[in-house]
Amino acid sequence: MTSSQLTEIFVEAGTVVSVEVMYDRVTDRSRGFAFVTMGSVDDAKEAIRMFDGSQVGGRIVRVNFPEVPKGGERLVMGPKIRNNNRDFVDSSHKIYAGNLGWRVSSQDLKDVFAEQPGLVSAKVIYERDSGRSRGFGFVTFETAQDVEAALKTMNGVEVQGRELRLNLAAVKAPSSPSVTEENEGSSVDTSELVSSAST
DNA sequence: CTTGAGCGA
Repeated sequence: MTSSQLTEIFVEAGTVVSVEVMYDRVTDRSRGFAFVTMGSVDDAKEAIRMFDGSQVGGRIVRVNFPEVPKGGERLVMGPKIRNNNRDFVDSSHKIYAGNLGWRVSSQDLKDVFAEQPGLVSAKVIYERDSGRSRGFGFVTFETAQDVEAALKTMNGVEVQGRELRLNLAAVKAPSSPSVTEENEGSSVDTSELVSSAST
């Protein structure tokens, strides 16, 4: 898989600034992944939506925002994590939603319950360090009746190919006085993402 | 560590 081949593919998602296929220093063989810099964060997101999990050259490829080494340059990771619990309102009327696809975001989860009366907010739980989804989340409602109703009508509903496993969530007391850090403002106009393919 | 029951700083 050459960089020009990758470029041809990724332009479908938007502006491609650069493509760097990573090669082994000594063997000169492809390491099976590349860095694609898109013209905007939205283009990068679109590329991820379009190509992550898709077949490229007969192989399933992974496309995502790059894992950032130590503590530096984590601005490009912004869109991947965080901003999930930004508008999450906790409540004692909660549903535990399990069996979520790895790519289901908090927003996706919220969208699924959008038609349910009394919906407050939804939140997918992510690994603290890796930023990967843990495959479950919580959906809060205004009243216990809303919870019951949503649980009945939405349980087992397919979301991105997997059946929702709904349950009443364990009561996690709204202990933390709301001082959620506002770590926003990382405005980059270019965003990188990784593509794993093979030769 | 690319996974599949589970209950989140």
